[in-house]
Amino acid sequence: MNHWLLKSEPDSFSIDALAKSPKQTSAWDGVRNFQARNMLRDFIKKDDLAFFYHSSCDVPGIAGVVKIVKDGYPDKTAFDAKHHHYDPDSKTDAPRWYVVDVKLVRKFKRIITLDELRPHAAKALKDFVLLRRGNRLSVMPVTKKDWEFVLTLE
DNA sequence: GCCAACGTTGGC
DNA sequence: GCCAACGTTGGC
Repeated sequence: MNHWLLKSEPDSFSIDALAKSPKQTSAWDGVRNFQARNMLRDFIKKDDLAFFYHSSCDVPGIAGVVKIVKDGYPDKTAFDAKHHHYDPDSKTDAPRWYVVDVKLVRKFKRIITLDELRPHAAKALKDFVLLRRGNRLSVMPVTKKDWEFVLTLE
């Protein structure tokens, strides 16, 4: 069982939006970066856990925990010419983009903010990809050690 | 296969 | 709205 961090802009999809989704479950769609795609397609597996991270917003930070409930499968939004995430290079017989399904496990009582995480970048969280300079990955692995440390901050 | 130009991300 | 960082594209 592995751990991950999934970024989302709360204006487009927040942890509250997930909480209101049917069965509190949703496809994690719209990822359009190959490195992140590879993780969705090949490495993230059912029953893995992930942090739900809010980016590009007033208070960037980790909002809660989700569980992967379905392995990677093709991102349908890439096939829809009217969709914001349409990609003509992704074909139904050769999909370019993938999603996993996630289910809400719990929303933290408060956001564990980026500001709170940063001071630990030198030591406790030195392997945390999120805190690496210039990091832009929207899907990233989290070590068990880092996962457990972050949970102590809540 | 190199690399400049361009677009996007994401914190501030 | 700015801009650093970095991924992708496309000409060569």
